Amino acid sequence: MNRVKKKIFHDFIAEKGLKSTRQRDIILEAFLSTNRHLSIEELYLHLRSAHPTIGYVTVYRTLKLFAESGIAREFQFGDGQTRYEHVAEGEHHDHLVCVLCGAISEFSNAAVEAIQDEIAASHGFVIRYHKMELYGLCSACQG
Amino acid sequence: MNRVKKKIFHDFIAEKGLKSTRQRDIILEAFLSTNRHLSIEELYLHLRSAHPTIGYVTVYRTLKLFAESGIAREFQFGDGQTRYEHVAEGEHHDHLVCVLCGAISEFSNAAVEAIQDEIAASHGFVIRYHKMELYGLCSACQG
DNA sequence: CTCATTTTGAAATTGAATTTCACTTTAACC
DNA sequence: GGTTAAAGTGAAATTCAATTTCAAAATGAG
Repeated sequence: MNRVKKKIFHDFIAEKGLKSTRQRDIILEAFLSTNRHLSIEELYLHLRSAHPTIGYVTVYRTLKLFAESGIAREFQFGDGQTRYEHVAEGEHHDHLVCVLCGAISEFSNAAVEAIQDEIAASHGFVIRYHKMELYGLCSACQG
Repeated sequence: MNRVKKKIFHDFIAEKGLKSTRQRDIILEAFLSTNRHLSIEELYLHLRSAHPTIGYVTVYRTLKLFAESGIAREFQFGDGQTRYEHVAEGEHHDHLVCVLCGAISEFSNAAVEAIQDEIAASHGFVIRYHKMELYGLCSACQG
């Protein structure tokens, strides 16, 4: 699926008349092969050891491009940093966030999807998307 | 219920050895009688006409106190500002957010509450609280 | 290879939240 | 009612992440 995302991004770049650069390829590779839910800062620091010439701003702009191209999604959990996660075509999931260690895991649940439509209908809303986040203690942080 | 919240806040103030001030009373009154989901900035601007001497910082600090006392809750929708909403004892609700006009309305749904426990259990999480947000077009913004 | 266009990275700017600090107010005590 | 220690206030300064600016560098179409 990483191959698919790379293709999607390269097609996006081409279609927009943008240029393919060394930095973008490096950042894309790192983004796809690392932990999901990274902040700009985290990805920047992660890259820095192997690629000290890549600047924070380039990481920032490239992540924005990933989001625009559809292979990534911006996310805010309450910690003040914007995080980016991989997006697979047509797939939706929600999040469990540990309030102690900050670990983020994912789940998807058909009932949640069904309920959102019901609720939306009863309020006259047309839903575009939803977020559901469960905050609590992950198994490692209990005790 | 506003009477109840005022009492809760005054008890909180007393218990903490804090002082009751004119500004806090004004801000509390305004907070409880205005629209829910206000940002610091919005409440500050709202107050300014009638009370030009109350500063932004005091509104900021007082809202924090409201949250600490349990009568308000901090919230982030994706617009970059922290918002505060009234909290009623033991009550939980979730949000519908219009992506066009920014209107925020509330709903509560028993099935959502039930599902969260199920999901948490299957992931070994102990849930503290959850957020569910439905983003879309409110009835006024459709068409 | 040339050249217009895009990209890059450092530095500057923005915008909101938060802290600092000198001055003012509150309330407990006499 | 006056005194005084503690808390509160507001303007200004600071922080912190996100975003913009700009001059220099890289890309790729012809």
